[in-house]
Amino acid sequence: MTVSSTRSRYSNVAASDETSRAARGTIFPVHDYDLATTLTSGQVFRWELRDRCWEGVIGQRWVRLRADGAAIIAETADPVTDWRWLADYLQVGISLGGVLATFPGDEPMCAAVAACRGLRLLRQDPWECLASFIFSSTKQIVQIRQIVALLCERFGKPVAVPDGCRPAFAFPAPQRVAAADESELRACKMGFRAPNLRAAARKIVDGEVDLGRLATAPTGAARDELMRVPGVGRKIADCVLLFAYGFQDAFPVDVWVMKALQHFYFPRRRVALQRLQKFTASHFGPYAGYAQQYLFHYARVHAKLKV
DNA sequence: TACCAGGAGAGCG
DNA sequence: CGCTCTCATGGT
Repeated sequence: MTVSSTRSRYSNVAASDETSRAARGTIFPVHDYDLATTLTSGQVFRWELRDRCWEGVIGQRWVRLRADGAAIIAETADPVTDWRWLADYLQVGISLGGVLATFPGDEPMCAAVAACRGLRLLRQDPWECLASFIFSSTKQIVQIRQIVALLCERFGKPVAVPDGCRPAFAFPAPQRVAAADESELRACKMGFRAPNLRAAARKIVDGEVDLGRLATAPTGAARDELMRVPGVGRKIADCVLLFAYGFQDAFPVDVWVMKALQHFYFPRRRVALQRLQKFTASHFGPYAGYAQQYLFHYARVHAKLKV
């Protein structure tokens, strides 16, 4: 399996395609899919666990997901005929075994895979992903979740939910964010990131940054484009490239990945960030970005590496 | 309480 | 260049 096919191919497992009848739910057969780990691994910030189900909003749709053995059971508020949007988001068509087989066989990666097997990369909306990671700088994941929730509540359009469920909101469009006051945004607890978010929204509304065009650009060009947004440096750009576009050679190096790389690959000598990035580009193979997510989650949750 | 958080960017020597 | 400081806010 090539990297490009992973980026462009849609899944073909949406069972209800065969009937093309509208339904409020579907079932995706999956192998090696740890839904809970995937939704809490710091790549997305909108999913909440309620009564053993994961509730969230994708685009303009409320969604409830439940892991059930070798399947993911999905439920929506409104009838759906074509489930490709959800299959694509969840990346259920990817063979995880094929991805893991490309990882280097060194001890840290083996330990990370053993600890986090079933962890997947999602395919998120670029604007929501970009905005979310603008909030991420020197914020803990729990705080990023809080900022995103407040922003959606206050600026996002309400979406339909089933009877008895709490209100849900879409992620606000860039037009809405661009029109907001900085003080309103700061009130969502994003602090000094507020002007950056608004500037990002304005660049997108003005067409100065075209998120749609990035999908087909080479990695380096797409990264440079994202880094023209204030508040977006190499790390955040790589997060968006990986989590929203599926550029598998994007390798975000945050504090946790930095700790993991230092601890596991360069013990007892400090290596500069730029040199570490050069190492990651050659060491982790064609799915380096995927390997990065395993390292990140392993370092943060399992290994609990110290500073 | 003190330290730190999925950083970025300006200012300095 | 490479280092340090600041930015805002809350968790642990």
